[in-house]
Amino acid sequence: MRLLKYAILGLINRGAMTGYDLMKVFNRELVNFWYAKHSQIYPELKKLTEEGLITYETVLQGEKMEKKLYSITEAGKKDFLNWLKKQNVLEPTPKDIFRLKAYFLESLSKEEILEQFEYQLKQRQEKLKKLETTMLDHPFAESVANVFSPEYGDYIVLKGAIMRERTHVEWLLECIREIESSEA
Amino acid sequence: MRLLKYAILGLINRGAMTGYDLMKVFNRELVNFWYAKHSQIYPELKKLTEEGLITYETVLQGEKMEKKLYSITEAGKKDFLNWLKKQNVLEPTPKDIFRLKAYFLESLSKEEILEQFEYQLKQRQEKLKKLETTMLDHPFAESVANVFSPEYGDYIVLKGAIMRERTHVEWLLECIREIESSEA
DNA sequence: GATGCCATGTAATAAGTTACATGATTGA
DNA sequence: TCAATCATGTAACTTATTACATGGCATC
Repeated sequence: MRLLKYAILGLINRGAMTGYDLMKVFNRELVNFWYAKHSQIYPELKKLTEEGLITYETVLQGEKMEKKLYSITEAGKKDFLNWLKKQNVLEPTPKDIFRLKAYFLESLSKEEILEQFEYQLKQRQEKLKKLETTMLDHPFAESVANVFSPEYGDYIVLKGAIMRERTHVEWLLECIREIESSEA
Repeated sequence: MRLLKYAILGLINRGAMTGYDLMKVFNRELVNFWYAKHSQIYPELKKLTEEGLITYETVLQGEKMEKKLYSITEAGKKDFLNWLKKQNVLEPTPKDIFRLKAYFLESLSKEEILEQFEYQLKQRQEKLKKLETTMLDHPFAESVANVFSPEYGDYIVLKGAIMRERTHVEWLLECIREIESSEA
């Protein structure tokens, strides 16, 4: 499926970037639905260059340090848009370690089960708080109206992440309530 | 992390199974949080046997067909329970192709965006319906009370899957409403 | 001069998918 | 007898992670 390819093409399509820039965007802005380590990004950039979908110019940062600033080519743009328009069937539901553990919870004692759920809840609540802070920090309020700006994409995926996380917290709270009120 | 290892150990811990049985359970019951192809399961079973965490006895099915019925060993049980009790830090949010596309939606026309969202919505609604049917078909109502039965694990992960899917549908509907009411 | 970030790469390994390969059993 | 399902495996490949490896820049 070459999904990293399209994630990279999509980002470079928004504007020229270096591999390091891509890494930062993946692991800061896109982290709620995509990410990649630099060790995966650099080889992919090399491959995309060989395929003629992107090009780079070498730019000097300071005295000596060279960086490669990548831009998308016409071929790359075409390939990306083609992928973007294509309708995909649903991916399989992603794997989830905590749900896997929850499935096996009959092997644990009431205390152990609650420890697992409380710890998960704490982490999920922290994550939700961060997402909500991000939403408040962004100047989305004005741009929400304009669906056809890049900010609208940023906005809806963030909104989706918050809704998802809230539901996750709600689920954990319901489970905890049920487990706590059960007889050991 | 050897997660497939623990998924397999957990299932065999519930009762003796063949590789084929595991495949069916993964891709029917557990599919909302774990899955594996037979080409991954069989080598893992071999490895776990070599590690002494499971054993098998060969059973005849019909006249000639042999199948391997795997059971967990004491070492396997210990290893599994150890993993189950361990507290994990949150995994990174799973990758999501549709959200990736949604992030880039500014490159599409209003019609193309709506096509993507409507198709996604249709599929998500179908999935939700299936999950809700599964919930109704299960005789959970009586066993919910007993938190320490295997059925309780089945129940909460299914409940979680339904909540997650409902939120997903809700998000898609909100996005569609917003996009539709925008000026092209 | 030390720390943190910028910047780019490769190698080894692990995890997962697709395709290849074979054959038995069950029920219509 | 045909189709679906049961049953088990391997090979090639793709995707992703961890570790190895190097060096510049900016600021305190």
